[in-house]
Amino acid sequence: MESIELAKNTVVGILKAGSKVEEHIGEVLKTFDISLQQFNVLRILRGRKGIPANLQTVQKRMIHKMSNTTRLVDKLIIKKLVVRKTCKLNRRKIEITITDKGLDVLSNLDTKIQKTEATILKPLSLEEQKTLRNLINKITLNQ
Amino acid sequence: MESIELAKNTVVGILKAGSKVEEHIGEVLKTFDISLQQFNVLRILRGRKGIPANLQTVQKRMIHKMSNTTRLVDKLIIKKLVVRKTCKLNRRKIEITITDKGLDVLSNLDTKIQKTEATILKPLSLEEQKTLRNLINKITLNQ
DNA sequence: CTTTTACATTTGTATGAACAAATATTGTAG
DNA sequence: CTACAATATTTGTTCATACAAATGTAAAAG
Repeated sequence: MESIELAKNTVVGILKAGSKVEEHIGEVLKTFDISLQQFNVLRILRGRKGIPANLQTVQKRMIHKMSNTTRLVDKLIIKKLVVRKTCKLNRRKIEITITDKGLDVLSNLDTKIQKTEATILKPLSLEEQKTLRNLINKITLNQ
Repeated sequence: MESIELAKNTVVGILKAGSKVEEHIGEVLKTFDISLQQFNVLRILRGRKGIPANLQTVQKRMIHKMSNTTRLVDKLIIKKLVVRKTCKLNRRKIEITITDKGLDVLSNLDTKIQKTEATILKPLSLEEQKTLRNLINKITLNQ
């Protein structure tokens, strides 16, 4: 009986926390005119250190598994933050790479995002942050 | 240096967890043709035990602070899950109340949502759930 | 070598969200 | 009592998201 309430509160808490994080980070990104999802794609591409990624790869690693990675990438292309080429070996696939301009935008954002993250987590000690990260990983990483 | 990585991982973890919860619960709600936000409004209204709520009240308590509570409520009215009246004392305000049909839908959903919540939190012991809830509350409740 | 199946991405369409401006009502100052 | 500001909700518009179907390409079966 108690545990049902606990589960409910925990799950609602997760939703609220996610929403709060989206708000705070979104606010920073808005000044650069990119959305949270676009930001994530850019970070995924930067993580590949020059190796192009195809759409599937990006889609799998995205936080929000949404269907229209095509149109999301379209927006980034318009802003010249990424480039898209069709793969020579398999013309079904496309290869997406972050541009120098994209890397610039990310490095400009880095410290700002770090500050935002610090603000969000300010109420927690480092030990508590570790605990929180570990518990969250338990519920997200499996399956 | 380490702590920056920790903060980043924690914040990304929160986003992923939120996204996972939305997916799982959304899947259940889809069979009843209501969205997560609509579900939340219904639960807020049920919590008021018959006392009507005006739009502002609902908006403040919503998880995702989005601007169009009007149109969200419109959808619920079409489905006959809530009713809307203008407040007699202050005709700027409107009074929203959950209907019997709305309460029915919620009670049908209750056990299903509980199961989903249990599934999401299965990797955690009760103690861990309490810890998680407390840590999350620390970062959401303040400010 | 043609047909079928699987794969990777794109497009169409309907719905939802975000933001600003508009409407309607109430309260307040002179 | 009239003008102006404050409050509460609604509407318009633009953009983003979700889902399904369509397109284009490659691999496998016969």
